[in-house]
Amino acid sequence: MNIGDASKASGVSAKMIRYYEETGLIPAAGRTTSGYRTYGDTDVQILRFIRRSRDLGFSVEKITELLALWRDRSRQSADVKELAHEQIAGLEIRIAEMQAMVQTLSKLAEACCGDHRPECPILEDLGGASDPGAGAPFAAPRPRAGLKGHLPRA
Amino acid sequence: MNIGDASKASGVSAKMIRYYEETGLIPAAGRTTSGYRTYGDTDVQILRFIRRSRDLGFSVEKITELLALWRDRSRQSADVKELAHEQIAGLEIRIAEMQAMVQTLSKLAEACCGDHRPECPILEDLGGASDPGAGAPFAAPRPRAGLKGHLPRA
DNA sequence: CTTGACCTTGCCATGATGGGAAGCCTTATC
DNA sequence: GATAAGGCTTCCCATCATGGCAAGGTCAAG
Repeated sequence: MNIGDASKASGVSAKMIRYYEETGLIPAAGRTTSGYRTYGDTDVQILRFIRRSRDLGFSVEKITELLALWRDRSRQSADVKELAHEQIAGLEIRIAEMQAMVQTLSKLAEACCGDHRPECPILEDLGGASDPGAGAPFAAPRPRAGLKGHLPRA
Repeated sequence: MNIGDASKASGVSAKMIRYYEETGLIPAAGRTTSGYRTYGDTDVQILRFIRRSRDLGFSVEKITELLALWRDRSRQSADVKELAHEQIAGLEIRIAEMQAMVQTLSKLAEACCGDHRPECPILEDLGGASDPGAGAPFAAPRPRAGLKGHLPRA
């Protein structure tokens, strides 16, 4: 099976299959004499494992761990479960952060009459209304939230 | 005021201030004879606007629009409100996607006894349990979800 | 044998951010 | 005035996972 078929069978783009190989997530595929990568059913299964893990938001780095556990017949399911719980925790943090944004935005949007007039509480808030004194343009900066994690594309 | 002070006053790192200038989000700052960038209260106010917008998850591109509206005294508040609603909608989509991941992961984790034994429904699912027939390793790939948006770091 | 579909590698881009190096400037201290 | 410390400048690189494009080799069907 060539890379295109492995891609179709696994749902992982050919580009990403090569990337996973390059970064060591998957072992280097076999090659034909002309240099084409070849894949078997096992390879496709691994790719589907990766694909499904990405769909659940796992980073490639975490998938390395998941794959290692998958291959390890003497694994302890507790270790897998822990990875899952970590993943859930990370997702929930980001969900909470985004929900906070939604709430703030909703309140602001609610306060904005949204007509042809220029008055807008949204812009007023962004412009520093949270510092209404306005006499002190050098107020201390607000502390930054975290939320820098890159969520896998799906 | 030098860039370091503007950074402290706005909560935007010096690095990002230069980046925003380079990409045209903010106008080029004035310079001293020796080449140092100089900032005034207005500049800090703009930076704080940006900072707060980022905190609400707006992309730099969207902030360009927000800033334009902010500067435009003949704006219509409806336009601002629409941007806010778009932002809310985008956030809610990603929240829903992540919640779906959490739910799937929770169910799997719940089914995993999490002890010293290797049996693990989580790995079984990732390994393709969703395709139980297993006789057809070349099943059609699942459709991909979207969720590629990069959420600003906060 | 041609054509079209597929494969290869390599480079570039994304988005927002941090890190670091090399070198100049400013300020404070002695 | 000299020196040290710290701030500023630019430039390049890395992240993370992904897509795009281009130039060229390969394969299979007609």
